[in-house]
Amino acid sequence: MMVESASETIRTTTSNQNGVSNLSSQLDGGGGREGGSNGDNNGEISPVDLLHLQQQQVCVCVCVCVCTSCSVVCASMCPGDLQQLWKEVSGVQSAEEALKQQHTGEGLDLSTNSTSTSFPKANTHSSLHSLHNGQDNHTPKRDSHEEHAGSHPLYGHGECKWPGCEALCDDMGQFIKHLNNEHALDDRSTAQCRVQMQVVQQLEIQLAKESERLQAMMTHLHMRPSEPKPFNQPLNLASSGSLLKRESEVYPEGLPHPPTSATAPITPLRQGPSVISSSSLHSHSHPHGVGPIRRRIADKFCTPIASELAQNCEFYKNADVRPPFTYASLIRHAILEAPDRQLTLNEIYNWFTRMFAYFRRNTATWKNAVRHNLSLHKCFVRVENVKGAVWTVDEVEYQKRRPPKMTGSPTLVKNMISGLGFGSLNASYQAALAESSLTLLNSQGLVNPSSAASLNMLHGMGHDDVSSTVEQVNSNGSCSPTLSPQQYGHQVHVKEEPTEIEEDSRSMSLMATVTQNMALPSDRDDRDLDDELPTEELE
DNA sequence: GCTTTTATAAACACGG
DNA sequence: TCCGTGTTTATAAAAG
Repeated sequence: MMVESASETIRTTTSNQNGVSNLSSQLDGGGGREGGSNGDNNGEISPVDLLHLQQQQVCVCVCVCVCTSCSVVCASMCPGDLQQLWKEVSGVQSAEEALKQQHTGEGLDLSTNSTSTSFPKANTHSSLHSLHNGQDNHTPKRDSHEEHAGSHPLYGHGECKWPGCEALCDDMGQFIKHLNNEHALDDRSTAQCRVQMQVVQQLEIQLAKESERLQAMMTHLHMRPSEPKPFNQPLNLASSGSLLKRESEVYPEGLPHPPTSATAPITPLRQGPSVISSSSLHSHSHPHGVGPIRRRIADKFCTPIASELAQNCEFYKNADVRPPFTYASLIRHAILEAPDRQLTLNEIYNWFTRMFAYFRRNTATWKNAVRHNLSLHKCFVRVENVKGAVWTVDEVEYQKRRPPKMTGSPTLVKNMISGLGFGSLNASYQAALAESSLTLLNSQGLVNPSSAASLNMLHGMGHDDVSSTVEQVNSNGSCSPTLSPQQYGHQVHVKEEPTEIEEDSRSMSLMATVTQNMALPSDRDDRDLDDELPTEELE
């Protein structure tokens, strides 16, 4: 077993910090959601995350003006408006930050906004006091149970819940200290708070409008409301369809729900009418409801995990929802999302807990599953590092792992086409859809532009696609992979296996061929790789 | 009914 | 000894 040179691999432990820098430097690229991982972000990316949250949640064209003197709700807000909103918010950054950003040419142009963005502190002092003064004065956002437990609405799972912060705090005392230090009453916090207020306001408005729309639709179609479902029953939104409980009654805004009962994990809505089947409603095998949902639907139906996570990032972060992906898919995504496309086991753990509230419990179970998957699947390659071992993804093996199931199934393809827009709906909207007649609602075409990634599904690809959609995530600033996974092919594979000639001669475009040739030296494996990579990699 | 895939659990080895 | 990491085996379930 050879050990790779340290210079090539000794960079994994700083991946999170890299993410922060990426976020900071890509404000113009639509923001991101991956940077503030482990509390080293000093809150600088919080507004970005807020902005992205808004971008996700107001994509149905609801606009709230957050200028200095008003909060008028308008119609038809586009991402550009949100960018402007962000500019206004960021206009209260310190002069040092502004100078830094201007100097690097990557930040916002504050010169045109700095004079018009001084938020009236007096109007927000009272609310901000409640935010930064700790647990005595905080605004109650959680249930009384947590309140009585001495928790803080901005503190949970050992991390700061300030939008975009996620700083890790061991205990409440440390959190309070962090809160007072990093989120004190200043312009930035004021702006963040104000943005958050707008987010809530927008969502309330959006909910009202969508509820009205739904009511009108159902009235028009003479449909009955969804049948209720016992709340503590394991819920799989992907498959329960009209049998879902109307959770909107419990969480009216469709926002990331507070953690459900440990016995009632839910899986968010997945794409495609064909996915819905009563047979999969009770797919949980574990008596406690946290057992496996066999065949993660996103895998089965080729949903791009990257786009799904990109769109529902906040939802998964906050809701105790089991992600509808296999462990292998999640691990792969975590690794490919890393700047170096390699992660240590612990970093993979961190990614899971950071991205999914669901994985903040039952740690022994899922961590064991992660390790098991890493060892079991040949697509995960352990690479020795001077500091230990990192895990990479052998994309070829991953693609081999599952033959395409889309080809030769015209009905399924047709259904996938008709359901293209589904995956692009934001989490809140998906939740709303799940509670009603999702098929009908989705036919309304309420999709956001990022749903273009879903077009991948049309090309007969048989996998949940990460490598093709990682770039999409990149555009959001959440990660910055620049290497093809195959570029790690030259690294020493601890787990060796016999090379197989892929019988499946899937089509591959010239671009992919070029990419692969660039990534790997020519040998037999390369030819195999060229033959094996499906077209999904090219979209 | 068989095979494959996946999830879960558990045992074990190894090294720090 | 404990813990983290990594491997392996067994079992069950779902789906093709």
